[in-house]
Amino acid sequence: MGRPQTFDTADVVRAARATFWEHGYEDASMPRLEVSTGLRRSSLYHAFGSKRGLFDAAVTSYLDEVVRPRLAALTAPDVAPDAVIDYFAGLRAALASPGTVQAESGCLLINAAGAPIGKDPVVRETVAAYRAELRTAVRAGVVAHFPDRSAAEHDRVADLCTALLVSALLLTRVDHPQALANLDAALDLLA
Amino acid sequence: MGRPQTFDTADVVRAARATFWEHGYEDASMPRLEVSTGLRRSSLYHAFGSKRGLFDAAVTSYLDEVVRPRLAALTAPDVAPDAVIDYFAGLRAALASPGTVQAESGCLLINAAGAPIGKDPVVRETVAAYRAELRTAVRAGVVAHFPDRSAAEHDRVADLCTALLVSALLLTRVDHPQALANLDAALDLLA
DNA sequence: TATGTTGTGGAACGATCGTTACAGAAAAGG
DNA sequence: CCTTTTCTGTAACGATCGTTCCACAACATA
Repeated sequence: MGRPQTFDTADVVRAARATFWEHGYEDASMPRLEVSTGLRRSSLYHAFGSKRGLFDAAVTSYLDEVVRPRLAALTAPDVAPDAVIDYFAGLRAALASPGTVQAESGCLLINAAGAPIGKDPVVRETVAAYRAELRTAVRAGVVAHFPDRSAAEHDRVADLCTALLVSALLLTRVDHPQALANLDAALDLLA
Repeated sequence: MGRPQTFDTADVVRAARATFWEHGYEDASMPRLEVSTGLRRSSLYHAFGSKRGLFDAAVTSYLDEVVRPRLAALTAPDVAPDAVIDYFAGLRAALASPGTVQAESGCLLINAAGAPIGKDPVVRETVAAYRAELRTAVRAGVVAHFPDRSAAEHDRVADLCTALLVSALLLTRVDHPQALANLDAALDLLA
């Protein structure tokens, strides 16, 4: 069997995820990743093949452990009438709490969209699929919240809320109050 | 007086602007900037002090020659009723025309927001001010387009259109059809 | 023409990037 | 025990980054 790993893979990916989240792919240097994960290059390369491999693992971890748990109530078979409200209110609270990665850096994938790494075809597709996943979940919440409205109206509100969401996540870094204002605008749309 | 410059500064800044626009600040290396501008490092450093100085000049050029001319009809003292429509339709046409920098890379400043350079305080403030400028212009257009609506409604529609705009510019790189769809959604709001 | 000043070309700088090579450590199986 | 396999630590790799230095070219002025 050979020598066993001295670290928990999920923990290391989470640590790397935080570093990519905070600094972006380009500025998350290997020395930085060594410090944040507590591993040496040799171990990281042995386990993930490359910096990019580690990033891909971080993205998967981000979707599974950050994005989808928060969307859970909107992607379940039965969606509560106020699940969308809870989603936007919960995200707002997360973005408003100082010191957290979310509040400081917004969204790992939205940030990647405009960065150099966003030119990579795989990353491109990942971000596009991520946005589509957000919009599907939001629409399900909108349907549950406005059951009497038409499908066209559901689409319209879902599109607007998703755009406000994307804008909020992008603006988190550069204009924090405005990011919160965008989430408030989404909550107004749902009132 | 010494030896005169052999190049037109505005032309060089425009060339550098296109490079920063396409590749982002981080991946716009000095060799690349030398090729795109047709100048050697020594001339670039002599004229702009640093890569960052050239970037700042490119940003100023971007605002003055790309952003504000397109916003002109919305920032004038008298705003035509359909000026907002024209703005979003014109931007949609620009993003839809293949081969252009706009269509390939969206917006220089929006892209900078999520990239590592977006952590710089000055860039942060520049992007925030840029978004505010967009929102002010859009609101003026909304007021002219819906003169009978309330101020609160003006704010609401302006906020939504601005978010759709920001989202569209961000998504241009990663999901081009969706970027156009966001601009269409803004046009629907104004119909 | 001689001098002073400014712009350009070319080469090199030190620093840092992501990646790799290799020896030793820690387990399982013979 | 010894061998095999897997993981880790150290050190280095070549490449590229942004920046600087310096000699020379091109102008204005005296």
